[in-house]
Amino acid sequence: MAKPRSARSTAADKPALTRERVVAAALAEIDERGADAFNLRNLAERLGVYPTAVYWHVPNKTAILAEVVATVFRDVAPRRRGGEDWRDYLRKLFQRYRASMRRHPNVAPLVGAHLVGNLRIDFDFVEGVLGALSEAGLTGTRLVAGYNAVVAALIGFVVQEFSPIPASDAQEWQSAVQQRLLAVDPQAHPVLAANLPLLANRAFVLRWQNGSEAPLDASYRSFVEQVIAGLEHLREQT
Amino acid sequence: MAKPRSARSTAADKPALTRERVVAAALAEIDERGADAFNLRNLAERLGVYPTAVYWHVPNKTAILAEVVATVFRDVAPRRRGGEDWRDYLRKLFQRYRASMRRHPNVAPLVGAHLVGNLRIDFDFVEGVLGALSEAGLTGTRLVAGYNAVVAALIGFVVQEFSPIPASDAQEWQSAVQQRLLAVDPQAHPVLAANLPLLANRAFVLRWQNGSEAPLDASYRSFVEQVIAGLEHLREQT
DNA sequence: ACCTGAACACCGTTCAAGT
DNA sequence: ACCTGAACACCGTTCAAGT
Repeated sequence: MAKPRSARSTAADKPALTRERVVAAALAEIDERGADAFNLRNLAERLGVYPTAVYWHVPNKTAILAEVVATVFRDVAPRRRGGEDWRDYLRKLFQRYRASMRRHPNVAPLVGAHLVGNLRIDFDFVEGVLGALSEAGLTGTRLVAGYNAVVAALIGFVVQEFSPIPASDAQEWQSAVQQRLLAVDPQAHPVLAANLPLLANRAFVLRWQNGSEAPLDASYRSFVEQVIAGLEHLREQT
Repeated sequence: MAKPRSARSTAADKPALTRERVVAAALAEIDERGADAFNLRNLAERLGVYPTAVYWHVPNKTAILAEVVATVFRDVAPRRRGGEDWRDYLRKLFQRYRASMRRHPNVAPLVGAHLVGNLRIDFDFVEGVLGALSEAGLTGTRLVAGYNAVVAALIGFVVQEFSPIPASDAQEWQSAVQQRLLAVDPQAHPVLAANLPLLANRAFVLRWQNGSEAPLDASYRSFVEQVIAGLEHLREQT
């Protein structure tokens, strides 16, 4: 019987350890335990292997995390379809980005924390955004400004929305936030006080659950339209 | 001679350890070494004290980091001045937020990473934003949507801009990014290729320095105006 | 009340040894 | 080439002891 070249594994064995399996297992660990609790010993246990075996396939922990983020956002950028309106393209991109994050909310803090690993020089992503903005008529420094605004907006909202609550004293913290909200002084903070029921758990800083439990769907839809309106403004500038 | 109540310290002593001194020293450590490298032993050394002494004043490391972030953004929210246009208020807020982050760029990953600690239920901040949007004519769900958009935009851009490059292989990574940019295929990524000089090191994902070394001033100014235009759009909706 | 000092559990990583 | 196994340095935190 011919064996696959690089596999010593028999049918009964687990598949050989590969970089891809390491990253997949790391993502599973993070999904289950959160990014803070992620460590190499648990990862190795999941893979049925000694902790140090991982180092044959990957240089260090940071590299694993970078790969995990890259995996989650692989193929977020839709193909540019000929004749598609740039607004529709951006709407699609924003929805897909959020959908990806939603599937793996525990990855959010990793995205927020570092410059790299965010969208690791994914030229297809970059070209997708630039192509849309270019079709919108932006050139030169306005193209750059539009691009930076789109990336900041794309990442900023969703990272905030899905970043996890502090796992330790979750219970305690939830009621602490609620307590504070009920104690708002209408004299000092009138608009807040007047809109409390609308804002409670539906607005940044004023919520006690993250996007997995209390998604900000309506706000996000509005946000995307605001971003587009902002770009329209940019392109109508003299 | 009457001594201050809680101080056993004589003139020659260091001032007694307090929660405030712990937090101030922690911020100094983070400014110098970065958030990743921050640890309690270095912190204690800076304070001239045993590592475990810190635990008398603060429950754990996470609490210290939360206080550090709160300190950096203390008083970001300007006072609402009577008769001030809501647009000017928001412009001021955005500028002040970025200025605060710029003074302590190493704090950026801490802000990005967690839901809490961001703006720890600072009602003055919340009321400032809500007041401005309310003056812009937003009410109900549109007020909520506008508020969430402002917070996401405010934090999103600046965290991205100032989040640090991976400290380990900085040198190597810089030239790796530059290499990749020079190898852009104009066939596959035409808009990127055509605008490379404008984008290189001046746009997210396409830069090799962070905001401390290569600030995105022009893009940020444009971004703020785009956010305001987005809010105008929101308020003119039916 | 506040700090010292020892100690513990945990974790990322290195390296020699096996097959 | 790929994994085992021992080992090390580092770090957050607990707790008993001092003053």
